[in-house]
Amino acid sequence: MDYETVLRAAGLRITRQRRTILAILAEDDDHPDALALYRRASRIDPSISLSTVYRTMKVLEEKGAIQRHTFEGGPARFEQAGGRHHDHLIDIETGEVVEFRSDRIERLQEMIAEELGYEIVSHRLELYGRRRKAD
Amino acid sequence: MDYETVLRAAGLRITRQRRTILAILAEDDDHPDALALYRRASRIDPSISLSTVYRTMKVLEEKGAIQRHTFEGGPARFEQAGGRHHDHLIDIETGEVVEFRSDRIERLQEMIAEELGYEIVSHRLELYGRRRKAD
DNA sequence: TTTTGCATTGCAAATCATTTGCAAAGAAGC
DNA sequence: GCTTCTTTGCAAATGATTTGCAATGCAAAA
Ligand SMILES: [Mn+2]
Ligand SMILES: [Mn+2]
Ligand SMILES: [Zn+2]
Ligand SMILES: [Zn+2]
Repeated sequence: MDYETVLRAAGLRITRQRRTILAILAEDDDHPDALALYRRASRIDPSISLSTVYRTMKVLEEKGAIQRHTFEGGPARFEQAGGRHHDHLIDIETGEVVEFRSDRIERLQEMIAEELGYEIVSHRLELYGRRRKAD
Repeated sequence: MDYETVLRAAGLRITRQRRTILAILAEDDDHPDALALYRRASRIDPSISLSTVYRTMKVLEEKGAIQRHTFEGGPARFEQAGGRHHDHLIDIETGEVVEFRSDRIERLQEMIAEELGYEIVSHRLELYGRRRKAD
């Protein structure tokens, strides 16, 4: 876990519950919401609270260690940061999240912002779809 | 207002408050949230309630007459549907929303979904940025 | 190690945007 | 105008997330 380094560097303390949550984020490579994270963490440390999950997500987000996504409808979902940038396709039937990236789209976004006189600080591209029948 | 036709066709009743809200949506061409809409409506009809604004937005959304956007941070914002599809650039300083469209991006999205074995049902592309200094 | 100080936790209560139950008021069709 | 079904305003409920607070626990210092 390199997360601990991030925490220490930020002057944050490494607690049992943070270690637990961070381990889960590092191992599982999906996009769990706070409740899912809480349930997984509870299996390891039954004394952990949902508040702590939320607080940890908030602090990690501020430190840039995780990313928060708010897909349509549902609650916020999280994933560890640090990988290279990507966007998401959400399966509207299952809620599953598929990652993808397109340098061409990224470039086009820049061009558009530029033309409009803006400098992009962040962006969000989400595709919502259903699996194509392959019969 | 062609909204009334939409309402009637859906078997909905045309009330004073709906007429008021619809007129505002038709005239103003920005992306107000429920509270802003409520305030504007109140000026015309002081007896209108925030609940009614929310209920009207919900019903109009279901009928496809308006679109709901949930930009990062803030509450849902609305705009009349019917224009051609476009995406949004949000000025993170002012909250102002600039519309844009890119056929090239739209096409790329389709290709990506196709490659991943998905059929796009909807999508969301939002650029968050700040105005470029032009000095 | 122990001590000490400040951060973090669990819990319950608060918040915020949005929805909903309900009784009263209002459309629409007759 | 009468009847029926819808819509409204209000207050209370919701759901996700945050926060106050007293208790607990890190971690740096002694
Ligand atoms: Mn991801
Ligand atoms: Mn728009
Ligand atoms: Zn991207
Ligand atoms: Zn688009």
